[in-house]
Amino acid sequence: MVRIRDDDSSEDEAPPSERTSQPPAAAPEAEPEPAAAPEPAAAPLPPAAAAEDDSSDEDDDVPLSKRKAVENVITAKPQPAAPSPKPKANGNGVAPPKPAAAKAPAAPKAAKAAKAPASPKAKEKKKPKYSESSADDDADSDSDYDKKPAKKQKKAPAKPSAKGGGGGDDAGTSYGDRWYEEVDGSEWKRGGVKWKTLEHGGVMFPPLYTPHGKPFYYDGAAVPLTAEQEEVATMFAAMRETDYAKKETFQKNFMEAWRPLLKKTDEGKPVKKFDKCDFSAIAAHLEEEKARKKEMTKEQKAEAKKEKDAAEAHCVFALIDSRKEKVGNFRVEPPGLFRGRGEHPKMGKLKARIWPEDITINVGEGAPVPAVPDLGDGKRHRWGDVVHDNTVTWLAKWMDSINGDVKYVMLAANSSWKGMSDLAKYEKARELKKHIGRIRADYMKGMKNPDMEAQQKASSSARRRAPRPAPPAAVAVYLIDRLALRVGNEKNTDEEADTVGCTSLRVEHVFLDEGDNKLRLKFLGKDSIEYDATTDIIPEAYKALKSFVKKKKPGDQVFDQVNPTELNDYFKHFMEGLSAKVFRTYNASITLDAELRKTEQMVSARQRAAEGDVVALMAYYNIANKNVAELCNHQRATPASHANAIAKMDEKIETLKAELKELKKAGSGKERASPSPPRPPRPTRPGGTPRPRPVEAMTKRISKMEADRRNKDETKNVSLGTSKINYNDPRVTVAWCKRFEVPIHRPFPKTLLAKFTWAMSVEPDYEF
DNA sequence: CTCTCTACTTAGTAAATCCAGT
DNA sequence: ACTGGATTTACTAAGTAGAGAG
Repeated sequence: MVRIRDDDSSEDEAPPSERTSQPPAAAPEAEPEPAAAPEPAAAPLPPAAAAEDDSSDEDDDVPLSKRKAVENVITAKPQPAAPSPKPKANGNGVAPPKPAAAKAPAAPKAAKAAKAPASPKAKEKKKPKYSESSADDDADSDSDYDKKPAKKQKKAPAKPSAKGGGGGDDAGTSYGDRWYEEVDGSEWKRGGVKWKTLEHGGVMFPPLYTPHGKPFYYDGAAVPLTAEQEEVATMFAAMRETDYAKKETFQKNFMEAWRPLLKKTDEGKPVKKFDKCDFSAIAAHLEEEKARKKEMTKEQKAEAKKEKDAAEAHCVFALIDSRKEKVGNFRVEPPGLFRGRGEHPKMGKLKARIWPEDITINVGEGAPVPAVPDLGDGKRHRWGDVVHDNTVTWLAKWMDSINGDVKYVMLAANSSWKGMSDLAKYEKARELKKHIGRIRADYMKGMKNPDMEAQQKASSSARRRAPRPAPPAAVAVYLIDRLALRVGNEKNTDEEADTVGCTSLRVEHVFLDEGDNKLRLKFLGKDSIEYDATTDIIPEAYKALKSFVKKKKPGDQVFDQVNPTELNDYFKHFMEGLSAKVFRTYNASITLDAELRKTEQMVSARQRAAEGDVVALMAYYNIANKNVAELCNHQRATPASHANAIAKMDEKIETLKAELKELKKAGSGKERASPSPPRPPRPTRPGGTPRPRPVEAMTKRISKMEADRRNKDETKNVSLGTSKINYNDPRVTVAWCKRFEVPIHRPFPKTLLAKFTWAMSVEPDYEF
């Protein structure tokens, strides 16, 4: 059970997976509690013996280069020399690292100073609320990661210097500004001032189309195409083996987009029917191109990459209040056929090419406006607009031709802006811990509210205290809380795929006949990912739901009258800034925390001995991660190679087991002679028949193999990444790594490490 | 209020890269 | 050293939700 920090109530705070209501994620089949999971095959040796020789092994799999990176991320001092305070107007002044005296003020602080009268107070909470001990702990905790001595320093800390003109720093290691030591996230507000100075290199445009001249056939006859026509034909040819290309909607939309282009030059013989189109020659050409690319030598590839990097270098970084920050998506989206998810009515439409004239640049008032690149079409282009809006974080934007929605160019995930916002998100979610008891109590009462008919509205914000939701709103909140559903904003089904969330659930998505107090929901959620789970729910909710679906048609809304805005207004009564999505973050993170707190019980010594500490621990971490992913219904397509891979593993396991048997039989006596045999150099020999190895090594290998197999199968269609990136408070993971001496790069690959720099110095006993 | 606009987070998949087994 | 599968990153679609307009 999670210990409760500064909380009054002893309300049920258990994460969903620990409550009576069964974990929502998976299908009806009972989810194996982690407890049931990894049990190593019987280890014939005393664990201790096996454990002994393990550590070296484990160290080996820690690439030192990476470890170095980790260290950098954690300990990197703020670059003492900030870039020049006022770069001169040279269009790409962002690139070269410039020396300067000016100390960079953290953006949000500036923001606060600028607008918040509360700024003196803010100063006091310099240090993150939840980290009890002070600045020096930083160094301490860092050293946790160095316990395993960095023995062989393969590479000197050589920087991958001067990558392009970009200033020569690898992602995430040297922007220097430790904003997270100054702020606690609370100052990150929409509409607030985000920067004082902003300078950047604009955007990169995709290359113009180069015609290949390969024939297109219609009804058996070659139809010559202009470059413009060929471009679109080629887009389709490139996709013709995908599922999209086989869908009627896609074909129809594609033809509707393409035909008008064709008309311009068509004489009398219109290309009309999709079925008569033959793109095979073009497709063959694309294949060839791909093959040619593949055949390039290593040097050629490196050369090409170098050129590309050089061309983009000026866009890679932005200079914000004298901090150098990485830009995320500075490449303008190329034209193409729209790939909407699910049954999207617009799939196959032509997404138009974006020109400088379509783009609005946001840049500091005094800063140079980024140069409009030469697109190579012989025309002089200009930006559509240039603005200086310091209340937003986008550097450029344009309107997308498919849905008319705005696309933004923003900073990368490792930037301080994203980091602050991330920190604020998790602090908000932690704050919910303090209020969740009241909220749950309130919606429980709400469900029993007799004036069901009266109105389904949550409560008007005019009502100041004790908001009491009407039953429907109460049930909706219950589902958002316990099943981690999204709120479900309204959608336009003519223009978008038909997907729903909590408030937009329809009668046809709800099944109440699976048993008493069992709720089955089956619907398409975000990205048209199916949610299909049966959950034990409280009788009050069950009863209420029955009444909500009564006398309604399948297509009717279950929660008519309940809408996201009202729910969010209602949430505001309990906590500032509380909205429906916070519940997902809260539930995800608290689940991860709770699961990881069981590590000692769940990862047996035997297991650790057999598989190695880090391996066993990470296997458990992944199980915890998986539980969160299932809670949030994060899915992925089963990898095509899955069945194959499993079969292979089974085969391998069998082989190993047979070998083990042999080994035992053969070496029964002497094998054990020396208690700790000096580790022979890894017998990596070519050829098949493995030289006999110590029994314990073989056993270890088998258990690892089996653990891997189990893991792979259980996660074949669970996407772990999404929760790791967006829902799990990284400090939970970092603290766990510190407690169990797991290298942080095991759960967090390079980019996540960079993204979560702000979380690295957390105390080992951090609690979500 | 309701509806639309805006900005930002969250999401799965395609492409690129890595890496382990031959 | 190669290669194919696994892992990681890039890409961009699809959500949420606050703010502003009507």
